[in-house]
Amino acid sequence: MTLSPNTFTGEYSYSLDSKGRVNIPARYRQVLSNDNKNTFITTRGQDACVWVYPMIEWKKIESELRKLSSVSGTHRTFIRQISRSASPSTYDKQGRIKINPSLISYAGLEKEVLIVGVVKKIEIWNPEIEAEVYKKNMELDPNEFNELSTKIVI
Amino acid sequence: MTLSPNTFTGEYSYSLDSKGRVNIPARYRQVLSNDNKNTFITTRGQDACVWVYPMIEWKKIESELRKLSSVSGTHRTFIRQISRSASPSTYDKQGRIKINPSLISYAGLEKEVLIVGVVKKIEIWNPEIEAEVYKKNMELDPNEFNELSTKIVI
DNA sequence: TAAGATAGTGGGTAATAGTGGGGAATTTTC
DNA sequence: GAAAATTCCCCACTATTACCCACTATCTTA
Repeated sequence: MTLSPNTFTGEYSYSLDSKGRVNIPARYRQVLSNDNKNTFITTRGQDACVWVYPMIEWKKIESELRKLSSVSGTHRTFIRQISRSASPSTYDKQGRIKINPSLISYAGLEKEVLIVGVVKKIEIWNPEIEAEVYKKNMELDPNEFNELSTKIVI
Repeated sequence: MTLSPNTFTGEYSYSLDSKGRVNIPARYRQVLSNDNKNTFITTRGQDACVWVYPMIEWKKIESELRKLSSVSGTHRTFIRQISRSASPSTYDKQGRIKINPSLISYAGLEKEVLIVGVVKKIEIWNPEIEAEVYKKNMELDPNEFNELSTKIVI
C-alpha cells in the first residue's frame, strides 16, 4: 500500500455483469487518492478499449480542453470527440463502476474482461481483441521500440 | 456527483416533444452551479446544431461582446453571430427547456435528438446531421487532430 | 488448518429520471 | 372585449438507475 498514489500497474481478469458494471481491482482503489472522491471517468480509448481515468487526472484534460477556442472548427470537433464519450462514475459499495452501453459496444466487451493498469489510467479490454492488437503491434514496430528505449530506461 | 461545476461531458439520446421541449440530462443539471438560477441560453451553433450555455458561461460571452476592441475581428463576428439569436430558458420541474421554433428549424431537429456535452456548453443535434458532420470533419484534419490528441489527452 | 476478514459477483427494490399530456394563466389577434 | 393561441405549471405513467443485501471465493492470520 506504499505505492505511488493514482498509479496503476498489473493486469486482472474480471467480469462485466448484466447491468454493465465492472469491478475496479481493490489494489487500484487502494492507491486512489481521496481527492478523487471514488470517481473515475470512462472514455473511448485510442485502441478498441475503454480508458478509465481517475477523476483528478481527467480534470487536467478538461482544463486543457477549456483553453481551446470554439472559433476554430478543428478545435470544436476535437473537443466534441473527446468529451462526448467521457462520463463519470463513482464506484459503489462493492467497488464497481458503470460502463455505458456505447462504450461497451465500442470496445466489444463481453462477459470476460481484461483490466490493465497503464500507469496514469486503466484500460478495459475484451481479452481476445487485446491479444490481436498486441500481436499486430509487436510485428509492426520493432524500430519504434528501439527508439523508445533511448528515451526511457527500464 | 462532485465533478467540476458547469462542465458537461457525455452524450445522450433524448426526444424533442410536440411542445418544443427537451430534457436537460440530470447529470448536467447536477453540475450546474446555483448562480445559474436553473437557466440556460440557447443559440445557433457554429455547426448545424443548437448551443446551450449555462447562464454564467453566457455572461462571459456577453462581456466579451462589450469589450469588442480587445478581441480579433474573427472573434467579434463569431460572438455577434451567436449573440443575436440567443434566448434564455429556465428549465421546468421536469428539467426541460424550451427550444424556439427558429432554432429547431436551423438545427433541423426532429423527434429524436442527440445531446452532446462539449465541456463549457451543450450541443443539441439531429443525430443524422451530426453523423454526416462527424464524417466530414474526420476526413478534413487528421494531422492537427493527432497533434492535439498527443498534446492534450495522452 | 481453522476462522475471520476481504474481495468479487449477482440480483431485488426503492428512488430517480424521462416522457406525455391536461388545464390555468397569459398573451395575441380579430 | 371575446376568441384563439400560446405559455407555463402541474400531474401521472414508465423505464432506468442507484443503492442495498446476500452469497461465494480467496486471502490472512493466529
